[in-house]
Parts: sequence; structure tokens; C-alpha cells
Amino acid sequence: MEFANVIIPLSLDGVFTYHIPKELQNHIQIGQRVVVSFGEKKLYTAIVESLHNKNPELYKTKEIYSILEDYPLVTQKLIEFWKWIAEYYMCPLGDVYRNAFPTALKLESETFIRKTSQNISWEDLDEKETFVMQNLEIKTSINLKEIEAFLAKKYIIPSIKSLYEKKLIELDEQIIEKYKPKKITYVKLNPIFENSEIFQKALVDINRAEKQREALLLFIKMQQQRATFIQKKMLVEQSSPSVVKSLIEKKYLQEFQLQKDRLEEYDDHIEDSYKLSSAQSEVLNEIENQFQIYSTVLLHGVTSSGKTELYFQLIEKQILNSRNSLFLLPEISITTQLVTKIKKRFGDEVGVYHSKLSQNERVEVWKNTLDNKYKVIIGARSSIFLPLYNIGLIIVDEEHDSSYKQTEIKPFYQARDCVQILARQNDAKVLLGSATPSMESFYNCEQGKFGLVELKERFGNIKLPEIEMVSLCKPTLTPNISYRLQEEIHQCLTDKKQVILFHNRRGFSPILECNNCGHSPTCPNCDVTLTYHKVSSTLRCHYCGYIMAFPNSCPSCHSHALETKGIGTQQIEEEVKHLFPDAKIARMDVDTMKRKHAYEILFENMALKEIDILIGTQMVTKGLDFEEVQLVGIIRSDSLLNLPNFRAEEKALQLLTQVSGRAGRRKEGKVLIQTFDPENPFYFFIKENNYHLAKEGILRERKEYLYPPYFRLIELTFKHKNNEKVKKAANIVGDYLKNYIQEPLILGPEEGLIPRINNQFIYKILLKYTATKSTKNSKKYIKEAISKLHSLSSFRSVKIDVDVDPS
DNA sequence: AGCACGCCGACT
DNA sequence: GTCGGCGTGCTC
Repeated sequence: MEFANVIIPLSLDGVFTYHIPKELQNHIQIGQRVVVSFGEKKLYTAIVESLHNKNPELYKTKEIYSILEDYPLVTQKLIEFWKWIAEYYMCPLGDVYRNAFPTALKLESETFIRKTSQNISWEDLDEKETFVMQNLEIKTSINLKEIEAFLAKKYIIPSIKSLYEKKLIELDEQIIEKYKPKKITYVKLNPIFENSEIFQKALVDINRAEKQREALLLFIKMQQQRATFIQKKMLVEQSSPSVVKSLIEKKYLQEFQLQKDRLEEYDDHIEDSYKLSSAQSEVLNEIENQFQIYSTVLLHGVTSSGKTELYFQLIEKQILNSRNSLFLLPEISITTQLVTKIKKRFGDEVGVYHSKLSQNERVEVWKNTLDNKYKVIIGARSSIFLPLYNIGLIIVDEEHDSSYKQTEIKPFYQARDCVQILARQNDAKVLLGSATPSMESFYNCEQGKFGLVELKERFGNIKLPEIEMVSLCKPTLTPNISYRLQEEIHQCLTDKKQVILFHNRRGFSPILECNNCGHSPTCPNCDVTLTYHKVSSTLRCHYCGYIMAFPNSCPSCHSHALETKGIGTQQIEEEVKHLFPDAKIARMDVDTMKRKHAYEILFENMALKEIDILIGTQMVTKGLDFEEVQLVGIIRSDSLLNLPNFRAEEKALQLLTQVSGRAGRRKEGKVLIQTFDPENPFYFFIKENNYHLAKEGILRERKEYLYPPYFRLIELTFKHKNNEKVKKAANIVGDYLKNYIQEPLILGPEEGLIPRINNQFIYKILLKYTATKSTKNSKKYIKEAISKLHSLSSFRSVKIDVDVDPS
């Protein structure tokens, strides 16, 4: 094959054709990493998408510079999957590659400079230029980043430019391999000492060097105890670097290096299978029966019903069948605890993949997955992009969780849905699990697409908590704590149990307000009020990151009557502290969880009962599993329902159900919901713990107002710094689409909820289409509309984001 | 996405 | 007269 179509890591659609040089023609394969030049001078790591012999006539092809490995890092299946994502989520293929592939494996081109053969006349150089040239005397080639170490940034470009003009240096595009597998140095006994006679003799010889003799004997002892390779580091720690060095120099010991995974080591201890309750066994059978009929089964299991154990048993069965499993969890749930638990159960053949891994760790997991080293891969949404092989089962735990949808970076995919494609590719089964399944999944069960299995009994048959509504219309003890809540907290503390107080931050961000003129400082770049951060005494914008110092006086009227308003977890903490001065109180929110290992520390403190009252945001609803929590208080439940999103009610239902599930995991617990609207029928179902009835109500509304799961959505977001321009652009696209799609299935264009972010004005169009119909037509119209708009040159700068199935 | 080219206004 | 703003168009 003479030509290769490759995928470039840029936001560009489609593939680009390159000529394959003769010497590479028999070595190139689909999925391999290759280095290509693209544009004027940039080099990129591209992925071979296909090979062919058709010489393109419309342009002349460049050559592939080199291949980076002699084997493909991306499987054909994975390329197919990337293409599906690109098409379904209406996003350039290059963006999928960029997002789905570890950064460390996408080499970056960096500008390097090197000395020319020109003679240097040092007296003609200024100080900075001399610096650069001196450095080039030592190192043959340096890149611009390295120059920053000895030259202030602003001088670099001018100096380089000047030297370049003097022909003393040349620019060089050079590719650096960023990923270097970490090598660990081990020591072993020189093989000649395997003969014990020689060894005895050596021990006599070494007698004069007491320390060395000690170290050598220590080494022998270590090797006997561990029956494995001994790390040089370990020997050095118990002896000293110089002693070990001498032993190596005298050839008693030999050094050697092995590539080592950077992931933590775990002992091989594998625990026995746990016993299932009769309800669990029944459900396990039921799931397996349903898998005979359906490729996807939804497991609706109340909180604390022991879903995890069921997952583990299903994974074990896959292992017995020599098939691998993919276990997806929301990012936040992948804690050290859980990973340890899984590794204990399944040994070392567990791959862990999530956003907290370093780039090197990601590469390692990627390569191990490719080499089929894992029987189980556990990870967050991005693990669907690993080069999976022989997958028999995909589990999506907490399938309702909104973090399965990627929102900030293209592609805006929903991992829970994408898994269906993976399952089809691998002929695998999908198990969606949740205590509070999404409306979509319930609907799919009703439509006969998914099987449904319910686990209604909490493990150990603990009763669901008692739920009580507390009206905030009546006077309260402190602004956020009612008399009832105070009473219950008190009772709980007396019983030596733990309390979780939940406060949803949305709509309650603390802001600064002038009591004189009513002014609140706003962001200069966005149409939002700045939020007040107590710790740093600053005002910040959550959208663009703008920070300003806490003002001395009102920026508008210069009065000093400034006051902070809105309720944050800090305020609640203060009130609780005031009411219970002796209680140990901890906060869990974005601010307190920033520190390294903050989660682990909090978990430990909760488990050790170092915390009596935990006050937190959304976070406390996920992954926390403590037996001693008896009371859960929801400070202000109303704002949950007032979010400007069609999913508000569903989210509130899920959140309240989940957070209630935190109460009384061992013994019966209690949940207090403080609200201004206790008569809202919504709370009736919550109180009855009747997820099904609540669900019915939500589904009825969704159907009536033409929302998912009955209708699917595509949201177009228009952004531009010129308000008039973006408004016009949105109207042009809207008008075009209205030829094909009638109201009420097309909404807008409307100004964004926040009309301006980062100095970009925002307009939105929402399209709906019947869930049963193919999406292809709608997508075709959208593409046409966008390309039509962009053919008008003055609108080319209007950015349009397409979000398929927005959340 | 980046980068060059090219056309206009603010400076030596 | 040149430097540099960003609008426009292309990249195999």
C-alpha cells in the first residue's frame, strides 16, 4: 500500500492522505502512530485510519516521516468507535482522537534550536545572545522552554530572532517522546556465587570490609525471605549507597533494570467470594435469565441493597468464561477504598482508569489494556475509549449519574449510551445499575429494549429511613436550622451517631451586596454576579475565573454598607457550631476537597467517628457509605426543584433518594427535609419512598412537554463577541431549520441563560425529534444549516457547539 | 485548531 | 513609511 489516510489531533473533520515512503510500506498498519507534517511547519502524531493505493489528484501528498511503534496502539474496533462518536455527537473526528487518546502518546512538536557551522564572533553578541550561544556550546540542541530557565520570557524571541538573522543558529522541528516507562533498578548476586564454594571464599575475602559483608548477608537474607528480585533502593535503605556501590564495583552484586508499572503494588491475597443473601441470589439469577433475552438489563436496587457484590459475582463468572469486564463508575466514586477492595478480590489483573491518573499512568493502563493484561477494567466515563479486548460484560454503576455525560470538552458524549455500541462490537452484555435509575433507562425497559430487575430489599433487611418534612415557613432556630432539625441532631449526638447535613449550593452562592444602593459586583467578562470566597477574601467568577479583591467600599456608591448574602456551607457550619459547640464538625465541598488526599482523610475521619456532623454539597450523596450515620438533614430542598432544566425534578428525586439512603445503613435512620413548600406533591412520593410513583409523574410531564425520553434533544449554542452578529447567525440557522422542523419541536433561538460568558454572547436553539425516529435526518439538516451559515463569510467567526442529548 | 496572508489604523 | 491588529482561508 502506497498511501495512508490518517487522523490528525486537531479539531478537523475527516482524514488526510499521506504517501508512505518505500521503506515503511510493508511495516505500516491501521491504528499505528505515525509522525506527519501538517500545515506549514507543524509536526503531529497521527493515527493510521486506512491504507490504499489511490493517489489523490486534487492535491499532492506529503510523506509520512516515521512510525512510532511497529505495532498499532489503536485497534480497528476503536477507530470504528471513534467514528461512531464523531458522527452521533456531531463532532470532528480529530476532536475524538484528541480526547480519547492519552496526551503523552500524542507527541507535540516543539521548536528546537541548534548551532550552525558559522564562526561565532562573540564581541558582536549582546549579553542575552551570548547566554544562548554558551548554552549551545554545552548542549547541541535546546528548545525554547529550556531557554526560559536562564532568560526572561520577553527576551527569548528577540534574541533567538537576532541570532537566527546572524545565521548562528537554525531552527529545528524535533519530536520528543514524552512517555518514558519508569525503570526500576534491581540487584542480584553475581551468578558465579551460585557455586557455594566460591561464595564462602568471597565471604572470607570481604571480611575486611565489615559494612560490605553485612550488606551482602542482608541481601542474601532478603532474597531468601522474598524469593524475588530485590530492588537496589531497598538494599540501599538498609545499608548505605556507598556500601552497595562498592559491592557492585567489586562484582559481588550485579545491577539490572526492569520496566515497572507506576501503579501501586498490591499483594496477591485474593479473598473468597462473599455469600449472597437469598434476595441477592434470586436477583443474580434473574439478571442472568434476562441476559438470555436482552443485551442490556437495568438493575434497580434500593440503596444499601448490595449491588456491588452482585457486580463482583457477575465479573467472576466472566473471568470463568475467559472474558473481560468493564466496570464504569462516576468519577467521584473511584476511591482508594473501592480500588483496594476490587484488587483484593480480583488480584493484579485489574486496570484502573480515571482523570486523576498522571499521563504516564494513563499510557501504562492503555498499553496493558492493549496487551490484554486486565480481566477487569474499572474506570470513569473515559475508560470506554480504552483499546478494550474480549469484553463480555459492561457494568455502569449509578447509571443515572450526570457525570457520564461529558460537557466541557468535545465530544459531548454520554458514556452510559455509548456503551451500547461497545457491547454490540464485542457481543457483550450491559448491566445498568442504580438505586435511582434515569427516566431514559426506565423508558427503554418499558419499550422492551432493556430487561428490568429489581432488588427491593436492603441488605440485612434494614428498613428504609423515616422521612419527615419540616416547613421553613414557620420561624426557625437559626436562619438555616429549624427547631426540629436541632432536636434530631441533638438526639443523634446523644446516641453517639453521626449526622450528614446536605445543602445544595446552586442558587445559594454567597454574593456581596451593598445595603445602601443594592449594587452587587458583577464579572466584567460575563453576565453573572461574582461569588464571595471567604477564605481568600475575594470575589470570583465561576465561569471565566476572574478574581477581584474584596472591595473596601461599594464600587457603585462608595458606601461602606457591604454585606455578604446567600447561604454557603460555611454559614451553615457556623450556625451548627454555634448550636453544638462540642460536636466535631467537618465540611465537604469543592473548597475543602481541593487538598490532596482530602477525600481519603475525610473518609477515614468519618469511619473512625472523628466527625459527628458532616456538612456538604452534592458530593455527600455519592460514594459515602458509613454505618453510623443515623440522621440526614436537607437544609433547603426547594432550590433543587427550581433549576431551569427539564431534568430538575428527576435530579431532585434522585438526589433526595440517594441522600436519604445515607441514613441508617445499619440501623433504621431518619431524614429531615426542610422546605418552604412542604405541600408540594413531589414530596409525597419522596416521603413514601416510592420512586416508581414519582417516576410516573415525571414521565407524564416529559411526554406532555415533549422532552426525553419521549423526544431526543439537540442543542445548538452560538457564541460570538458581537451580540448582534451572534443573534443574526442564530436566526439564520433557526429559520433554515424551521423549513424542516416545525414548532413545537424547535425552540429558539433564545438568549443564553447567562447571556455573556468570557465576553462571548450566547444564543441557543433547542431541537427535538421523536425518540423512535432515526437521528440522521435532523443531523443532516443541522449540518446543512451550519455550513450554509459559514458560507456567509461575515458569520464564519460565529462559533457553534452542537450538543446531542444534552443533560 | 494553528498559522500565514493580507488589508487597515497608530506609531517611529 | 513600518508595526501590528484580526478577518479569511487552508491544511493531505
